Amino acid sequence: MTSSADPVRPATLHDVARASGVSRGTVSRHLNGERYVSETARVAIEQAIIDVGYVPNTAARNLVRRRTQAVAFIVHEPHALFLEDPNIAGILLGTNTALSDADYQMVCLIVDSDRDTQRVARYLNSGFVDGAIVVSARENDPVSRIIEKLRIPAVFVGHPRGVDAAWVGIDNRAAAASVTARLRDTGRQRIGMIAAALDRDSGTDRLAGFRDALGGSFDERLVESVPLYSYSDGVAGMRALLEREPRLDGVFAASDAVAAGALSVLHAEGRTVPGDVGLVGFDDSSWATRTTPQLTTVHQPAAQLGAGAAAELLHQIGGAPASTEGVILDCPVVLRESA
Amino acid sequence: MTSSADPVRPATLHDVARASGVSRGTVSRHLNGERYVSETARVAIEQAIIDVGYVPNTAARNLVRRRTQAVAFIVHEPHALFLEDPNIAGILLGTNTALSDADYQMVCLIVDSDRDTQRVARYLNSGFVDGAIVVSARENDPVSRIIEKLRIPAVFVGHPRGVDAAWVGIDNRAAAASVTARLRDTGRQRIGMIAAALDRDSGTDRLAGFRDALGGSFDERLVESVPLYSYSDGVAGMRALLEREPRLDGVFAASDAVAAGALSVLHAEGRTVPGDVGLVGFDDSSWATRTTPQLTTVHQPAAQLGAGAAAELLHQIGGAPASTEGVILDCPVVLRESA
DNA sequence: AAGCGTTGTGTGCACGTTCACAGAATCTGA
DNA sequence: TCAGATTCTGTGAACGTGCACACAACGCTT
Repeated sequence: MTSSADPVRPATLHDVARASGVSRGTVSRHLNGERYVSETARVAIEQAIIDVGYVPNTAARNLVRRRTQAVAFIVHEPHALFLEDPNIAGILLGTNTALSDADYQMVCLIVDSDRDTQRVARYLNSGFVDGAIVVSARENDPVSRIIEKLRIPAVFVGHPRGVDAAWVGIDNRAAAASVTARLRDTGRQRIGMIAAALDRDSGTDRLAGFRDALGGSFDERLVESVPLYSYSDGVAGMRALLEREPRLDGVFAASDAVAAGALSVLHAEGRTVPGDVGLVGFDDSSWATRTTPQLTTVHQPAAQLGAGAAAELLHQIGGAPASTEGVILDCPVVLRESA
Repeated sequence: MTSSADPVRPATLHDVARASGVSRGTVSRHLNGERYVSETARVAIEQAIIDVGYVPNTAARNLVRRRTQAVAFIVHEPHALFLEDPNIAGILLGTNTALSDADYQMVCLIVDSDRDTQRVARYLNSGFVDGAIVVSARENDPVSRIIEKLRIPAVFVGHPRGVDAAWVGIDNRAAAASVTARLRDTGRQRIGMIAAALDRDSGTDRLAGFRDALGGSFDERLVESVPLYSYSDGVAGMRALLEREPRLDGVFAASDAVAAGALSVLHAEGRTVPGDVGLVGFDDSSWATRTTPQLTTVHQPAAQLGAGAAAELLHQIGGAPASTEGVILDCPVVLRESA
């Protein structure tokens, strides 16, 4: 029963006050859940709000509160990879859920060019958001530097070296070592790796873990590096690796997508998995259960990473100091068929 | 060279005016690119902006302008599917790119429960956004009704029946008929369909197109309906279909993910594709080129859908009336190996 | 009956911007 | 030299909310 109020001008606090016979201040107190509002006033206000169809004006509230209840979700990733990487979607989802529960909005910013970087910088200190969650930053990332300079509340997913900020991540190095150990422990002799994304901490850490696990028997020739965590780069990497060392009997792919690409090459070359070659991946994304055989991999808790980052960010926004120690989540090895 | 201004209070228009020796109004005019600002004033202002480190306050601007330069991107989808559906990611990306170019922000709202619906309703008329893009609405969707009631600028991706609003989509029916025709034209005799998402216009339209293509030889028994456009539903659907009609020699899967699931069942049952069974999908997502054999499918221009919706929405925000005719984009059949 | 705490209420100001308006300065043509 | 157009500038009002403050009403103790 929306009343016949002026349809062009939305109802304000004033209108509610008039309709309920109390003052602006009292209505405002009621809305913000403060004490000191009488029972009679309360019911009158609630009815008036319905009658005039009142909705608080976010801009006005933001202006006086210096808070927007919104958070930027910044993805620094080529557009194409954003589509392919199930981790990012999982992180986004976890963040969104956690923010929704706290009644916060999420503003998505995808950064893929210098122009985008400028935009991000502008929006970060225009007061449009209270803080930022940054996914897949690189070392020496311009976005990271902007955030450091602005001293805006921020949490990184992953731990870019040289950035002094709060972060939530996994121990890529230890996990990579664990999953590589699976290959070694099942008797593989010539174990190679398709490393990817070495411009990111996750990429270099996974390579380091691989090296850790093999120790003395590590052979640099058996590492092939590709740019992205993608299926097609997995294909290319596997081809290069096989050419260099045909007697390969174990492969650690830096991601499940890479592993899936590698698997298709192995099959095409007539090698059986896990018979001739043991193959392990990383992420435990939907790739892992779609391949035949299914992939032994590292489970990465994408949604929890997103949720954890959101929680930490809300702490910071609430006034807590940014703890630069970082939160590390578990990522156990999942044994399936491929190794 | 950020000056030693009070670090706790951001610089305002006032500070710029003082530093440059002109008035607020002149600075404001300069910022908004209006005429009537002298050259001397211009350079003084520009220098002052740098000196005091001025950034416009979005909330204050929004308040007086009654515009936020932000748009809601509403996805009505279970969280799990958001992860799996590459179309949504593509649409999101297209929208984001188009909005960025127009200097608009994108606020993501994922709707998965009644509570979420409430939130969406609140944010849509709190003035937090100037308009909305709605993806994958159902018939009789509460979100759709909210938007209709609020009369906020909005564009739907896809064309939910009974919703009278602007939309951008594809002709699911015609495309489904085309791709089904491929099965028929290559000599398949017993063609079944794994239909999915019949609570959505895209789902029912694809089924209708399938029926169109088969005409008199359409057999209701050969249609198996599953809830989601997902891999696992494809598995279930294919199993059911094979049980009911083992002599099947052609299958139209309502999406590539469904087709991939179906393919795995066919392989497990010892059927060759396209030898024993012809298989076609829908979407031309990354699934289509990851399977062996690669899928013959319908190319769906996800990014263009998102970009088109954004463009139409910006028109509406600019004052143009919402054209309820709808924009239909091309989606050609892509021939690969599976049929 | 006076003093005091608690609860409830109204008012004015501030937040930082845009916009309308009035007025100053400059330029044009007779 | 004066009228009128043109360019430029400053000022005061909004926009709709939260918050600090003053103050009214009431119960309780002394």
